[in-house]
Amino acid sequence: MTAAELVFRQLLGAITSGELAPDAMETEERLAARYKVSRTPLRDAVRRLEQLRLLVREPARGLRVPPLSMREMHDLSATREVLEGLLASCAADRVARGMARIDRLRDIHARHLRVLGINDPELALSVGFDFHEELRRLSGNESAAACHEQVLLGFDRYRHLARAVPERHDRIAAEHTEILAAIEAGRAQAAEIAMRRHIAAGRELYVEVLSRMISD
Amino acid sequence: MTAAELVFRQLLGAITSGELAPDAMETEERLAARYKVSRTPLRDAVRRLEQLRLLVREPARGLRVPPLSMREMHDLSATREVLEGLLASCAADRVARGMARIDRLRDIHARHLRVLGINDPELALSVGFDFHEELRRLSGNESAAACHEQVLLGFDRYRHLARAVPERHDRIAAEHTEILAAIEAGRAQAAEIAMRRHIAAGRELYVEVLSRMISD
DNA sequence: GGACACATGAATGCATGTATACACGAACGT
DNA sequence: ACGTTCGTGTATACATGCATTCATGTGTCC
Repeated sequence: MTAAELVFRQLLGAITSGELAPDAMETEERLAARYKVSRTPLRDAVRRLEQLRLLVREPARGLRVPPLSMREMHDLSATREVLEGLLASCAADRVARGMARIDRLRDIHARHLRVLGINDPELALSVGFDFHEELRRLSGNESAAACHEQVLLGFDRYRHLARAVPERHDRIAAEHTEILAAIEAGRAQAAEIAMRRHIAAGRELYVEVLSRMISD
Repeated sequence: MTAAELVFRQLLGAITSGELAPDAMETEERLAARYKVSRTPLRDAVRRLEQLRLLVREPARGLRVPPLSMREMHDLSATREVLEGLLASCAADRVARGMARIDRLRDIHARHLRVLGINDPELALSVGFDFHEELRRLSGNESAAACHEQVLLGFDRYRHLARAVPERHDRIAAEHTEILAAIEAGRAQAAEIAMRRHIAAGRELYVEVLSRMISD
């Protein structure tokens, strides 16, 4: 692990968790000192975070984390919706052609269903996320996968909103079941539609929770 | 313009044009010498190109441009299709709500139609591209726009294929007319569908031309 | 009193020396 | 002769000093 990669992940965590507060002004130098690396690897990490718009630069002022916004969440979710629809469609195609094995996706989903029984919302959310990440690999579409990864990194800042609606866990799993079935059957279009519905349904909840938290 | 940004664009051009040949091995140091910058800004540019998968690194060996492939072109085009569908849909929405002005898109398209008359294929392609870039701005969806920009940068390597089918220019413009009309009317779904058809139709041609050029 | 120009300090872009890590080949041992 | 290990060279990750750029505040001129 390089120092640049390490500090990237640390910063990502700090931003996602809110530990690095929105609108607090930082400089590369202070961040380098805080994370005990020189400015070179830190700059590298900051550049990547700027690409993801998790940090924005005010020329000659410094860096800041932009505040959460309904608008950004909506845009990220809409982008995620079309990209994951494509991932699901590609995955169904590849499975149908015998170009990819679906075992891991099945395993993850089975674990998801088991976890529902033990009432551990945090774990359920985490396994639910694994489902989407495995689907990204399964799609075999590197271009879509790269975009999807970036969008999800941005979306992570809003993920904690899901904790506000624990009663949704059963529905999430049910929607995953439907997506998995379509992929197993090689029905690309059905998989795409089911996935888009799934993401859109999640967005509705997020909008509701978020609207109670911010003005925007 | 920073040195890093400048060398990024130069490298991008060299890769896109084929001047930097696929599979030729380079090192950061040689590239820095060639472009007359120090290793620091060059590294910065190389990092960005790696993110775009326009350069791949062989550990401790160097950097190389991956060869064109049917698979990559297909993946890029499929990703482009869903993203631009979303951009068109967002743009139609924003125009309908009076949140964005469509004038520039109209102007670009009018110029496109005029250019068809003077038989300059290169210029027609270029103005056709402007249409897609203006649409990106018009969408107001920063997340989708960022993904789209990345995908198009990757797709640039395949763009010269369009020169092989000059007779398509009229059809491109006709499809743009349809997309523009849907956006002007605020019909988001119609705009999305028209755009997806447009991208998919282009892909068919690219597949045909490319299949005659590479084994893959 | 307002606007513009310049001085100043901070932030970061850039250059370069050094440390580290890895591939490859050679040489030795089995 | 083949496999393993160690030497060597190369590629790049990192640290740090210097150059450049820009925001801000002050003073002067109109």
